[in-house]
Parts: sequence; structure tokens; C-alpha cells
Amino acid sequence: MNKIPFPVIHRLSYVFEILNKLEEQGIKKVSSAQLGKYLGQTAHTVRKDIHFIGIAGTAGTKYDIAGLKTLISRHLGFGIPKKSCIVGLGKLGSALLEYTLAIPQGAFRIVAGFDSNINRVETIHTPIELFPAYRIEETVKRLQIELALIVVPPQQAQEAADRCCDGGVTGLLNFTPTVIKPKRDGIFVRSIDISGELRILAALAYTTTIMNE
Amino acid sequence: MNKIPFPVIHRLSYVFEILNKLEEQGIKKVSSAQLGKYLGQTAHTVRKDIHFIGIAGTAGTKYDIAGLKTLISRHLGFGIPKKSCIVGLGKLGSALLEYTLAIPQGAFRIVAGFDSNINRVETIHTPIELFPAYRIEETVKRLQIELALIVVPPQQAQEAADRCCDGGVTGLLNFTPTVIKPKRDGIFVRSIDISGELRILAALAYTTTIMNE
DNA sequence: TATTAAATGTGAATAATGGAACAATTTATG
DNA sequence: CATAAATTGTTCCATTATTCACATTTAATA
Repeated sequence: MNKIPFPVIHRLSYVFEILNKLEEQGIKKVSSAQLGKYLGQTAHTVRKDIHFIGIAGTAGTKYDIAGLKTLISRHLGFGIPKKSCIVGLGKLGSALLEYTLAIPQGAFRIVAGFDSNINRVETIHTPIELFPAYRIEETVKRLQIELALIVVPPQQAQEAADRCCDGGVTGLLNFTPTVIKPKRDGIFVRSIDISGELRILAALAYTTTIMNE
Repeated sequence: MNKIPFPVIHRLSYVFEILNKLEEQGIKKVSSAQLGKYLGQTAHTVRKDIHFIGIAGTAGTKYDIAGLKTLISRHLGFGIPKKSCIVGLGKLGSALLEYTLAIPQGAFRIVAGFDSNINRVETIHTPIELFPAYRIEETVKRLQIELALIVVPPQQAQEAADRCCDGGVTGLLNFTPTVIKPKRDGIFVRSIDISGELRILAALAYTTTIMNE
């Protein structure tokens, strides 16, 4: 199998979501131009991205949505939802728990939550199971959890991540501004740094303002 | 002024945060190699990035942290905090409000919140001012707000963004899975798509698993 | 003081990415 | 049935981004 460049994986995963939405609306066909419009990309890019994972349509006709979904699913593994957990159930963690539980789709499914504060574990009401932090490794192993959202204070981020790695996760979504290093090879980390994004926006606005002068 | 490539702005804004942390710890000097380690980048990249905005040190010596901070500040505009607002005060929005208010630093400052639900506007306790959604444009203009966090339901995202644009913001941080189009040129959009990131992680883990077979 | 090690600044080479062009193919239409 | 319009697959090219190499400079040390 050829290596798929990361930006392509990135965009295709969005294409997949768009296809889901279109299908919900009863739409059966879509063109690369339409997809590009939804993505904020050119039709060229869309076709080329799809080309990386194979042949999805026939020249002259639009893409068949169901077929394209199958193709992307097969290459990106969206068939079986990956079991996921949230580590850290403070205000942001709880909000993310509620938010992610409300997302109906096939790539992941939140099945457990952890917090070092026993009170929280006992008082939060949610349909999934909650555990104290010292049970992360054990629980991740037992439930075969593959992804973890790290929503703890920055100082505890690396340790929380380590426990998840020990349990055997394959991916970490880091919500702290800390750089997390996975304990083993083959574990992917993606970071959502909210204050970082705001800083970038501030900088972008500033640098272009300057440039216009 | 030369145009600074986006990836460079991106990384430099993280360098800035790292410098802040090091300075808090009383550290005065740092090398490109050390910075690279914190960033997960090579020393080469760090030096080249800094090179884009000027000369920050002298060969043979490490970078002076205070001096480098000044240089980055001057080029990325981190001197005066940009006034920012949060649109949408549901569970996630409220959590983000609390989260961002707790971040002590110079690039931005949250000064207002908006929600279409009057109840929320009246019941949430926070040190900043809250307003009903119909007052977005007016308030953004009056307070000269420059950045907006969009944390509304996906269907309302574009409209909320439009109101902010009408008010005159220069940057939007979009927390919905919708693609937001800025109403005018010169307005930057960055998106944090939580479910999207989870999908990407799921895909990354999967594609490499396949590749190892 | 001479030498070695460590560090930055900077130009060149390499790699990755995005965009464009166009051939091939299908559908619609007169 | 023939033609035109629309659409995909695929190759090629330009641009951008990253990595490397090395000259230069400082500080430390024997």
C-alpha cells in the first residue's frame, strides 16, 4: 500500500463527513467541484486526494456518494468505530464528553472517562462508565480503548498520556498546551491548543495589517 | 516587510509561549536545539524560522530569551492583547470562557460573550459582560473586538460569523464542524473541529497499521 | 594564548505540496 | 445519431516548505 500524505488523510476525513451529511439529505451523487466548495478547496485537489486511495467514479459521471464513502472507509478505517476515552473531567472535559457523545458517526465512540478527583467520578451523570485516574491503564487494556482525549491540567498531561500508552492506545488527542511525547512508536498525537490558535489568529491579523502599510 | 510563511508564524507563536514559560522559571538563555526539542522540531527549523523575522542572537551564544520575545512580539503583534469574544455560551462555550479567562498572557483577552438564549446571558456568572446575540454587531463595533470564538450549533455558525464580520473582527476561531466563509477579505478563519481531529487520529492509526502488514 | 566545542546565521539542495492542463468518458440534447 | 457539455483520472509543472551543510562567532579550557 502506498503511503498517503498526511494532508490528504486530513482532507479525506472531512470529505467523509460531508458525504455523510449529503447522504442524510437523500443526495446520491456529488461532483469534485461541489465537494471542493464545501471543503474550501479546488476541484483539482479533491480529485487528486481521491486518486490517492483509488478510483472512485467514472469519467463523465459524478461520484456515487455511497461508493465513495465505502472507498474512504476502507482506506481510513472508518468502518468499526474506535473505542475512545476522556481523561480529565473538569469543566472542559465534561463539556467535551457531552459534545462527543452527541456526535453520531462511525469513526469513534466514547466509552469511558477518567479523573483523579473521586468526587467528580461519582457525581457526574453520563451514560458511559467513569473511573478514577489510577485505573486508566487497567481499564484501557480491558476495554481495548484505542483513542484518548487528554483534558487534564498541563502539568499532568504527560503522565496521563503515559498511562494511556501503557494501556495500549494508538492515538492521543491533546487539549493541553503542553507538547506530549508518546511513550512508544506507532502512537499518534494531535494537539488542539486553544490559546495557541488564538495567538496564531492574532498574529495573522497583525502581520497582514503591517503588510498593507 | 517580507511575507512570513504561515507555518513559520504558526511555529513562532508556539516558540513565544515556550519562551514565556522558560522566563517564568527564571531561565535567561535558550538554544535552538532546546527550543526544537520543546516544539518537536529540529534546531535547523527553529533557527530558520527566527531568521525570517530578523537576527535574534549572535553566533556562538544561545538566544537571549527576553530579546527573542521582544523580536517575536514585534513581528507577530503580541504586545497589545487583542480584544476577543465568545459567541455561544452552551456547555462547551461556557467551558471555553472559563478556560480562556484563566490564560495569563499577552496575545488576546476575552471581553464579551454572546448567546441567543437570554436565560443563559442572565444566569451565567463571569467577570466579563454578556449580551444577547442580536447585539453582536453593535457590541463588537463599540468595544472594538478583533477576534471571535464561534461555539454555536453548526447550522448557526455562518450567521454568527457574519454578524461578527459586520462588527469588524479580523479573526474567527470556529469550533463547529462547518466550513465558515468570512464575509470580507482580510478576515482569517481557523477551525478547531474536535470530531474531525478524532477521525483523523482514527485514520492515522489505521493507515499505519495497514502499512505495517 | 591557542585550541576545542558549541552555537548562530544563511545559502543551497532536497522533498513535499498544490495547481493546472488535458485526454478520456459519459450524459444530455437537438 | 452526432455534437456539445460536464466530469473524472492522471500526468506534469511551479511553488512552497523542510532539511542539510557550512562559514562564522563566541565561550570555555588547557
